[in-house]
Amino acid sequence: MSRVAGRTDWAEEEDDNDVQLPAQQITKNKDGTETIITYRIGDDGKKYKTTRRIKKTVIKQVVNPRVAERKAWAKFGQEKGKAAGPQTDTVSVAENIHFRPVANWKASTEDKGEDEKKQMELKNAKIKCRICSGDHFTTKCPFKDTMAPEGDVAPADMPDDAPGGAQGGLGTGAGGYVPPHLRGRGGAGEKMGGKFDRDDSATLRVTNVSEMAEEQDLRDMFSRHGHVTRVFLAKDRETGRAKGFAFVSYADRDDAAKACEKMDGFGFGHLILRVEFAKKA
DNA sequence: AATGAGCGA
Repeated sequence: MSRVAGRTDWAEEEDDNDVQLPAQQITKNKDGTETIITYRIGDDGKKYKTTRRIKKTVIKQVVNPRVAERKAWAKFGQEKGKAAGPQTDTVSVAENIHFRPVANWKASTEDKGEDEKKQMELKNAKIKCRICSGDHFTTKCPFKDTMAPEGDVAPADMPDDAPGGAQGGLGTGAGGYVPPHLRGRGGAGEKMGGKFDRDDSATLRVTNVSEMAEEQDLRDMFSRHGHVTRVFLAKDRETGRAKGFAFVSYADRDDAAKACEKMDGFGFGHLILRVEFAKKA
């Protein structure tokens, strides 16, 4: 009794009763895996040795490039002139929250950026303006209002007695211009009220999409619930910056309904997706 | 908060 009374370290006493166990051993294997050997005493009082072989996955922390860029800014406003980093008197730093990052989240954007650039260059190399020979479409030419395509004579300037089709000008080609009302399926009258006649009955509108997400990311996520026929990620035409919403179409409306239920509230990147059926069928 | 294109070469 008195022997115990003076003691404060009860945990140590507990240890004294235990059989001494060998320390955990970790061995690194050539193939990148690790073997971990641990020892424990089971409920039955027997000594157990556990051998586990694990593969470590490196999770690269993803920082939004725009956020990273802001971090390099010089301080301004009331914090102007202060040293870099958070000031403890004005800023409290929250713990780093890892928010359910998805498996296929793009860890690096650099390499794919170059890929895309090359694709664009290839595409652009093929097009040649018929007016100024620039690398844009004729309709995009800055001179399209003031100049006619090379080798053509503007109709207004064409004399009435000009030989028809001699220069292969506008309106003389067999497969030339097709008026809007004759385009598309058979050219019947406008039945659909909307501008676009796509079928949106199995289309979901996805909002609160991280601006770092790409169409392929969405396709990957939504494909597990059915056959995705189309993914449209809204972007600004000039800047290419994602607008934060997208449309995902399924071949089957039932799949769309299931996906809608499953994916609404799904954590993607650092945001929670909102998914509902698209309006304007 | 937010409902999408470009047609060609």
